[in-house]
Amino acid sequence: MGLKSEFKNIKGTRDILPEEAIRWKKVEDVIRKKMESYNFQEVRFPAFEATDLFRKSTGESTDIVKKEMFTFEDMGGRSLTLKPEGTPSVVRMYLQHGLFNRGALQKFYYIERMFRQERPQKGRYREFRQFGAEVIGSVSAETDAELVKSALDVFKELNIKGIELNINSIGCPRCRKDFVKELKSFLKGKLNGLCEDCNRRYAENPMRILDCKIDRTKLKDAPVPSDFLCDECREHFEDFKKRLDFLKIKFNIDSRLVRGLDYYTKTVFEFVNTSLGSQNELGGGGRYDELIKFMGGEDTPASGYAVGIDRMMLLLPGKDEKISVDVYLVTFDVESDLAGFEILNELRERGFSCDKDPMRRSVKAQFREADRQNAKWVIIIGENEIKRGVVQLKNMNKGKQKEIPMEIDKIVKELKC
RNA sequence: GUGAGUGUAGCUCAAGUGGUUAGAGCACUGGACUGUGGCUCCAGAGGUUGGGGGUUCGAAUCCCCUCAUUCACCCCA
Repeated sequence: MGLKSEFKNIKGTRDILPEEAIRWKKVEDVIRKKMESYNFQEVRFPAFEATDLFRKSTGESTDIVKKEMFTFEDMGGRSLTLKPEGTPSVVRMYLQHGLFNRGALQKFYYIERMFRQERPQKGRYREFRQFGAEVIGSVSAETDAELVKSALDVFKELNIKGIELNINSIGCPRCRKDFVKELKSFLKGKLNGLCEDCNRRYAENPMRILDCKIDRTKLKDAPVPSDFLCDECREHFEDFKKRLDFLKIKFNIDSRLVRGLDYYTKTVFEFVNTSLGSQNELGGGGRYDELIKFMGGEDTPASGYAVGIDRMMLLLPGKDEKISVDVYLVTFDVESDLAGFEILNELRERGFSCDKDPMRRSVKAQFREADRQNAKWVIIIGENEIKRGVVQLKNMNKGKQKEIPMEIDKIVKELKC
C-alpha cells in the first residue's frame, strides 16, 4: 500500500469517484428528462473539430479563440481543436447532414465535455461538462423564452435555488451599425483613460467594452445597444419579455450584457448565482440569426444556450450518496461457494445488484465487506444449508435472519418484501 | 498571462524560538470472536515532510530555485 504513482491528473481536469458519480448520473437523468419534455432531440458530437470551425463561428475576436483553445496537429498536419463550446459543432452537424431537410424547425440538446485552457479556480476547470439546447429555424421570441424556461426547469427539478436571469437585446447587424458608430464617437476622446483591453476591443469588437469591469464607472453614460434597436429588434425584445412574463419568469434587464461570443444577435441572456463566488455565471446563451448563413447555409434563424454542469453541481443541495448493493453472498467452503455463485448469477439476470468475495476470505471479512458495500441483504450458505437445501437470508438493516428454501423464486420473493 | 496563499501517511491535522527514531484521529489489514457486519479492545502495515540546492555540528522548521495546488484578476460555463 501507499506506492505513490508518478502520474496524476492533469491541471484543470478531475476524477469523479463512485459516490460523486451517483450524483452525476442523477443530474444527467434530470437533464435528459427535462430536455426531452420540450422535444429537444439529443445529439452527440466529437471531442475535437477543425480549428477553423471555431475560429470562424465562435469568432476571432473572442477570448476563447484568442487564448483558450487546446489546439494540436494531427499526423497529416491538420490543425484540430478540442471543442470549447457546443454551438459550432451543432451548426456544423446541421449543415453537414442536411438536417434542414427534416423540417424547418429542429430542436437539439446535448451533454458534452468542453475544453478551455484557462487558469483553473473554483467552478472553473479546463475540462468541464455542459448541457445545452439549440433551436434552429425559428425567429420567434417564444423560442427564446422556451429555451430559458427549459434551463430553469432543470434548476428547479434539481432543487437549485438563487438563480437569477439577466437579459438584454444587442440588436441585429443593421441596428448595431448605428450603435457601434455612436459608441465609438462616445469613446473617441476617452480612449487613453481606458484599460488596455478596452483599447484593443475598440478596434476589434467595440460592443464588448460595455462588459469591462475595470472601466465600468467611466462608461456609465456610454450608449447601450437597446437604445438603438430597429423596429423589428425592439418588437422582438418586447415579445421576449412578454413571453417571460407569461411564463412567470422573473428577469433583470441588464443593458450592458453583451456576452463574449461574436455570433449573437437580438436576445442574449445569462443565469447567475451570487453564492458561487467569482465564477457566478451558471449558463448563458442567445440568438444567433446570422451564424448559419455565415457558415455556408441558407439564411436560418437560431437560438440556444449552455449551462456548466460542474458549476451547477456546486449548488446542488445534499451530500454524496453512499454506494450500495442489493445482495452480498457469504459462504464457508468450496461447495457452498459454488452453489451461491449460481444463485448470484440468477439474481443478476433478474436485475439485482449482487456481489461476493472472490478470495475466499474469512466469514468475518466477508461480512465486513458486505457492510462496507452497504448490502441490503446477505445470503449465507454453508455445509448445513447445502445438506438441508436452504439458505440463510439476512436483512442487514434490521439484523434479522431468516431461513428459506434454496430456490431462486422463493429467494426473489423474499428480496422483494 | 498577473497577484496572493498552501504543500507532513489514502483523508483531516500535530510536531514552543532549528535538537534523538516525524506523531494522532479516521480509513485499511489481522486478531480477541476458527458459522455472522456495525460497537469495543489489541496489534500491524502505511512517510524521499512535493522536488532540487544552500546555511548549519544538526532542517518538516531558515534562505533560494522549481513543481503542484487553491483562491483572486482577466474571461467564461
